[in-house]
Amino acid sequence: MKKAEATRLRILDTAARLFRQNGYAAVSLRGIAAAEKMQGGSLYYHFRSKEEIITDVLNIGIEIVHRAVDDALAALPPTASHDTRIRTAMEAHLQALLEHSDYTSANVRIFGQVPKAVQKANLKVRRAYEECWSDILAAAQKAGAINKKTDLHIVRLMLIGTMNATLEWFDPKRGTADKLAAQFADNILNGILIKPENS
Amino acid sequence: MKKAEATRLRILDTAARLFRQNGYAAVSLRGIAAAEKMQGGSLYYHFRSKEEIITDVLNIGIEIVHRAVDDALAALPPTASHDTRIRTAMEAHLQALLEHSDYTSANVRIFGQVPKAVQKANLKVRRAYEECWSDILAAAQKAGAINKKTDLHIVRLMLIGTMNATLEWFDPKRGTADKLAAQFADNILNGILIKPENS
DNA sequence: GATGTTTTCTAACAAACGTTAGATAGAAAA
DNA sequence: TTTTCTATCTAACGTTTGTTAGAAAACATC
Repeated sequence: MKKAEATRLRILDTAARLFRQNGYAAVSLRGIAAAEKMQGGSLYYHFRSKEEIITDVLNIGIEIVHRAVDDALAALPPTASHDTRIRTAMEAHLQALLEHSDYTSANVRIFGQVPKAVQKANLKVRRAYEECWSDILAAAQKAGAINKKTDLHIVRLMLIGTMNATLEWFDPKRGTADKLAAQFADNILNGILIKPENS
Repeated sequence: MKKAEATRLRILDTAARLFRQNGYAAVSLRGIAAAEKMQGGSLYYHFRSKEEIITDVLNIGIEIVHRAVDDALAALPPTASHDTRIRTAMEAHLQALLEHSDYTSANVRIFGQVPKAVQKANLKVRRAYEECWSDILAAAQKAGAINKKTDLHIVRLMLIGTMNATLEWFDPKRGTADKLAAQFADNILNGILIKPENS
């Protein structure tokens, strides 16, 4: 790896972390640079603007989680049940979000607050990831694991939203992301109410 | 209502809306004032600081949703099932969040990004609302509607997190908050998978 | 070591920020 | 109408921001 590439990546790593922690507007270029023992103006050698930095952070954030989910699903046997596939995808998503990626966390936390042009630039990779989930759920519904009348659009938004919301309260001292994923999957897939036996 | 009270409220309404839309740091006092056809310095007659404004917005945000849930539950007959109580509370929460309260939305969106002192000032009312939900769920579990082994702490966080996540994608053109609440309640309470009949 | 290229520093700019104190205008009371 | 009180404007302050262009330093090549 060339020096410039390594430096660029360091800057992005730091930016992702700071954006995730403090939001977009509250993080200055001087702040990012200072965390890397550099001056703010130096960042312009590597990036054209603050917007380019945040655009990259947002895109990488989705790509990381998308790849994690794809890889986890690819590692399953072709005979895996739909229940297992959904659980596996959830676990991969939560792992990326909670334990591996400031980038993904930053995306979740601040997408709604970045300039419109930046949001627009992120939509393509975002839609691809959403499609990945839609495929998972559609296959389950087609196979009969999910009720035919269930609106998968809502389910997908709910699933992803629920997982992303863990960002605001997940505490590594209270368990690991994969344990949380298992609890989540149980709750979401099976529901939290006991089924009445006489209904 | 005195003039000062009315003006103060107008400023808060606008601040809640702008914070909700753009995050904390990106909203300036001059921006809030301009939206009310005033100058930035004028806000200091009514509030001591930007932090006082955001503290008020956050607190009101929780109080609104808490009151909505309390009122909705109080209107139920005492014989209402736990399923109904949970559904009612969810509907009230989503109504407040999605249709009535920029304050609640602002809280959800930016709590994680405000200064630590501001977060700390919001914790009391926040905890009271969380307690409200814990009570709802504990009653359901005690009555046997929720499995005894289910970790209610996680369920509560998941429920509230899921509802709050709707902020990022709810679209009034695709349905009302109460319809969404019904779909949500079905999905969360009953799960999204069809139960295998021979398990 | 000299030269060329890459990378960072630096000073500066215009704009924006939260905040303050006094001036001014508007409203209420006498 | 005059006086008092309330509410907003205004100019200013020190600080911060994203950005630019040229200088300087670091690195690579011959």
